Amino acid sequence: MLSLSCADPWAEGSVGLEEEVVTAAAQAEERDGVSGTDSSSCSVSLDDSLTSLQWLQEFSILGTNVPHHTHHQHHLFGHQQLGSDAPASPLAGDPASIGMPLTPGKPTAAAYSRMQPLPGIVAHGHCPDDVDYKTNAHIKPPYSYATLICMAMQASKKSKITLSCIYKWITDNFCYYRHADPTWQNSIRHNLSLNKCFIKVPRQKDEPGKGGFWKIDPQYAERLLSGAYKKRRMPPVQINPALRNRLGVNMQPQPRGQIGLCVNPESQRLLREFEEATGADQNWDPHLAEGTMLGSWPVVRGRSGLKRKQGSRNGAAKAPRRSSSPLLSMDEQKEIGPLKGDFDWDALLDSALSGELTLEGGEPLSPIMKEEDLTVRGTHISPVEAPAGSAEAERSNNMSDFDEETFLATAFLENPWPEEEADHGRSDFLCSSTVNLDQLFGLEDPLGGDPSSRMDTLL
DNA sequence: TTTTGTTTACTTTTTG
DNA sequence: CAAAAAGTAAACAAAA
Repeated sequence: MLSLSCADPWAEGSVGLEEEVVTAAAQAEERDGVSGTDSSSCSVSLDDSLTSLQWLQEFSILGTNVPHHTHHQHHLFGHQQLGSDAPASPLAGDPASIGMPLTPGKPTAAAYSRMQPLPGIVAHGHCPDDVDYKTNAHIKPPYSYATLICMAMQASKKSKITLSCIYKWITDNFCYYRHADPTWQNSIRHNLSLNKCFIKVPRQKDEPGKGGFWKIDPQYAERLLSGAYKKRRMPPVQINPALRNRLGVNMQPQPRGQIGLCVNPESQRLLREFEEATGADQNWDPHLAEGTMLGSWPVVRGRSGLKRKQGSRNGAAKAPRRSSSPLLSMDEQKEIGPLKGDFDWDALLDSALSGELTLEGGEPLSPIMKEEDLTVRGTHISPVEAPAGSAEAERSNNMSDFDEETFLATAFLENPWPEEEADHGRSDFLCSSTVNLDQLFGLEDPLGGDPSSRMDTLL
């Protein structure tokens, strides 16, 4: 488990929230025009299913049972480098684009450590926890759709966000979804509609564009703050089925349990270990791999007769759908414009750990560390950094459950889509709400209390 | 036609 | 084990 001894990332996040206005993703935003204010604060019942904000609380609470990828969060974070003008192509460094080997099955947190060395599985081969979801197209981010939506909303720093912006944010920040079957978008829409935490803000009549805006229902924000919601599970780690397929360039259909990976012996050994540890092969359907070859995305989704009902848990059950073509073409990506910068997450983490993280006023988060530092950092960020008995140590304790979502949440508050700031007004995300996201995520202590105590409250 | 939004039904996974 | 939460699939409609 990785203990963060950072000096309250939450506080940092709150800063600059108002600084910039992040305009929404180019594409959508443009037509949205961000009309101002909306605020149809409709009220909704607080306890229907799908209304739980536990997912939201995941932002502030770290699931201990989740693969410790705190580290990778930093990468995600870095995605939006402050003050960087150089757009980092989301596809740049996209392993999927260059046919990185994949490992079938569902890696578990426990298995991460072993599979880590497998290229493409764990980004940059740092530590097991070191999964850079921004560039790792193979592993499904452990965030629920609701969480993703919320992240996008937060990142936008606006009170409302369009569906297309949500899509864009997700694809920009999670490589997995760039290559995944687009049906995840359906799930996003479904979530927006069904989850009462999200409120639809109709577009004004004179406002051009398609669709409306979405925002978080302040009621839930409040509830979240009050600690009414408990931490929710994290979804299991999933490997991008589409990318996984690429692994088997020469893959022949093989008996179950045998994976025709074209990887070096060492990797194969690790894979075996992984499988042993996870039973991943049970989920590996060689046939699904056939449709995807390196460099070509399967267009067929095997709908017709092939459509499998989810279910049959045995054997091939839950074989992930193969993905279709990439969500966005290169051109589209370019057009939309990725979140900028190649922010150094590791550096950020380091800074956080050393308590020097400063996000205020768009100031550089922290000194950028050199690449060579990353490896070491990726491997372990030990609690050692937090002196026992010290305030730091205590905070560290509180953060022991701090998961990536938490980090992400805070991260977004700081570096949201900088490229769009110029175009739009100031951030007004949730401004109309009774509780803003700062509060929502404990970035701003409503009670003026100490950040760590805040954490306690949430936890 | 495409995108967006709603709804229903069902499966999967976690929690109590 | 049952309930709840989350994910998946799909039908359908409305708007751009």
